[in-house]
Amino acid sequence: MSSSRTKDKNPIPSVWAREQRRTDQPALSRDAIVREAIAMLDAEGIEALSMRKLGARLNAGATSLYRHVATKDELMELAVDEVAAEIHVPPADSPDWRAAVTEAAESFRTTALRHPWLTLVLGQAGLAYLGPNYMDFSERLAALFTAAGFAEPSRAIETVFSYVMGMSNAEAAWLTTVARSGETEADFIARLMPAAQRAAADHSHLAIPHSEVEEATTDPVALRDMKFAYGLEVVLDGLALRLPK
Amino acid sequence: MSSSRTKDKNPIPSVWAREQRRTDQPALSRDAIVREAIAMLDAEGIEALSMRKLGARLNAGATSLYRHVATKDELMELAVDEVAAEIHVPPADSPDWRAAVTEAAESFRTTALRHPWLTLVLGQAGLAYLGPNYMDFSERLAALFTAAGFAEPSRAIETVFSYVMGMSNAEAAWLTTVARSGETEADFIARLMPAAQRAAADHSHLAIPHSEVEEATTDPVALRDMKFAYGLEVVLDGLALRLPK
DNA sequence: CCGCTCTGCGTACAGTGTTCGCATCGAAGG
DNA sequence: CCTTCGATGCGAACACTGTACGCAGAGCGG
Repeated sequence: MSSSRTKDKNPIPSVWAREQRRTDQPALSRDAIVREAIAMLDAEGIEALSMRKLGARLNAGATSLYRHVATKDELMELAVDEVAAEIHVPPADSPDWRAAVTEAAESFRTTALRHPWLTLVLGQAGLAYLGPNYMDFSERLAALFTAAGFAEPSRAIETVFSYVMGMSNAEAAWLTTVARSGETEADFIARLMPAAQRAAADHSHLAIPHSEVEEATTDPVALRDMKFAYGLEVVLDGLALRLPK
Repeated sequence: MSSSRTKDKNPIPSVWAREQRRTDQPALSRDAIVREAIAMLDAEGIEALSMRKLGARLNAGATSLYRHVATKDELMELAVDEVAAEIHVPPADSPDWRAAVTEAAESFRTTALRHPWLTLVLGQAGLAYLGPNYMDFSERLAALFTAAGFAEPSRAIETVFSYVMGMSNAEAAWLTTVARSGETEADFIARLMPAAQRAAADHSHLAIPHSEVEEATTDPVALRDMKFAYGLEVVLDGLALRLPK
């Protein structure tokens, strides 16, 4: 690729031989770093991101990044908050609260699957220090659930989004292993099916119904969508019982 | 500390100076390695576990471990499966299915909080290759839900345990950051409360009710227990609606 | 023109997972 | 009893990682 600004090993160091600062290449900045980090995380996975590789992608040295970001962990927190902006929560005055919550839940799932490292970082960070976008997200959810009439909106939110996070986390992990295999999801499933059947043979209650096998190998995406929707409906039904009527 | 078998730097290497193999110290074995790894993970957290430190704990060199374990990832999978044996699932013929499922869910949560790295590894591994204990756990759950009368037990299980995993994951992350602070959970909360209040000032719907502040600073464990139980009841209510009566 | 702050980066350090080849062992076979 | 052999432990080494430090230059206010 193109060389960094001054890395050419010129035998005679000279002012004249020095490269000009390439201003067309945008300057190193916190935002640019975070954006590129997200791109790398999405493309190559969480354990492929290193400060050196990230620096190289930005035509910069690894240690230059530390002028804009205190530590790699901080960079991850910034990436999480940046991505949190993608989650869409309908306004609080939506006529149908169930539809609105469903929309928010599906939006969360979509972003979590688009950035499969999201739930991992959220699990590690401990959510002690939350960024502005994440706070906005929480605030909108609180408004939505309050408007829906819940006496203790935080309880309801925790319930729904524990389910959503648990499901998204499992799906993201699954999609990551599928991606690592280099196969289509359907092919991957088809290849693993014999082993799964053999394993299930010793555990009578784990038999997989034929209909599910069929759908898993033809349209696995639709199957996952449906599973997620099913569980979400269950949770919302349980919550609806607690709504004062 | 005590020296490893042959590490004494004897200037004159001699057969006679060689230490005897200490047979009272149990030999290096796969099980011993996994056990010690779990102890380390529990005590010092997931990022504190390195092959070298683990070897040192076992009075062995780091590379000796590779005779019994192919890779660090495999070691983690073994640790996960070992820990999965601690989860208790009531027998399928339990009279009250809700009580039985509640017991299983609470048992999962307890082990996930006893080993706060569990959910992290589960999220990374992708659950492609499951160990025997984890299979047993799944099998028992399937039996329980089938006996309860669910037409599609796997759907119901996925719903409940997505919630349980999401909640446990968040709690484990929280407890990890609390532990890192070196304070009591109550002290930690009390110290962070002003900042939280200030942050909530800009987000009107995020206000924390006084009763909750009070309980969080006096008995945070009970508060977490109750939150978990609340969400679980919600999910079970939603599932009960789908049970043929 | 001086000085000062800001930014980039080369070097270096401590630590990581893992490979390789050598030393040593207990047991099996002649 | 001596020899051979497979299993086991391990020191050295390799390719990485995150990050601290100090120097070099750029741009700017005085």
